[in-house]
Amino acid sequence: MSWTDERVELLKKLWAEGLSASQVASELGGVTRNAVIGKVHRLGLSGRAKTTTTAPRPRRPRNQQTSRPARTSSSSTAAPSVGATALKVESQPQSAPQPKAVKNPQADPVVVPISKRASILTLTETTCKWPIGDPGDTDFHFCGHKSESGSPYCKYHSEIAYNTGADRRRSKKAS
DNA sequence: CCCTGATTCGC
DNA sequence: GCGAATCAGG
Repeated sequence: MSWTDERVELLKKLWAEGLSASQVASELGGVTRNAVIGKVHRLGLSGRAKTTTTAPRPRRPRNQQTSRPARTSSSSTAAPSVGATALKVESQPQSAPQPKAVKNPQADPVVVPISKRASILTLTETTCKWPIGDPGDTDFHFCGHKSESGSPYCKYHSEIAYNTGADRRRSKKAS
């Protein structure tokens, strides 16, 4: 994926908006956060070098192989169809969990974690894709918290989605 | 452990 | 120019 003019402009825009490198990379697609950072630096819009550059790093005799065998590029799993008519929620599990508890937190004893108000564009493999609000509504968003490994939801929402584990009381016997 | 940006350096 | 590897800080 080359840095086309459009992509660079979007990069600069998002970067100027205060998005983090990983966020920008996610929205751009096809690039890692390192690539974004590298490009940002090359463009000279390093922005504010806040505090992470205080260390006078004595260089690194980096000698490891330049091979990237571990990069299988399996990003298609969470790659949202940006720019397309992909406003529908396709990540609904078979259980089709209704976020009623979210809309009515008073009905649930557990406190819902702070919503990150994740847009569909910011969803990644590790962001909770629990829908909040009605799809189509301007207030619709996703949980956005860190999801469990291999789960589309965060710890809290996984319990609701699958109705198992901690959320399930011993009211019913397990077979 | 998760994240952040910064830097170096092989390509 | 590009970006992975690595680092350093939060």
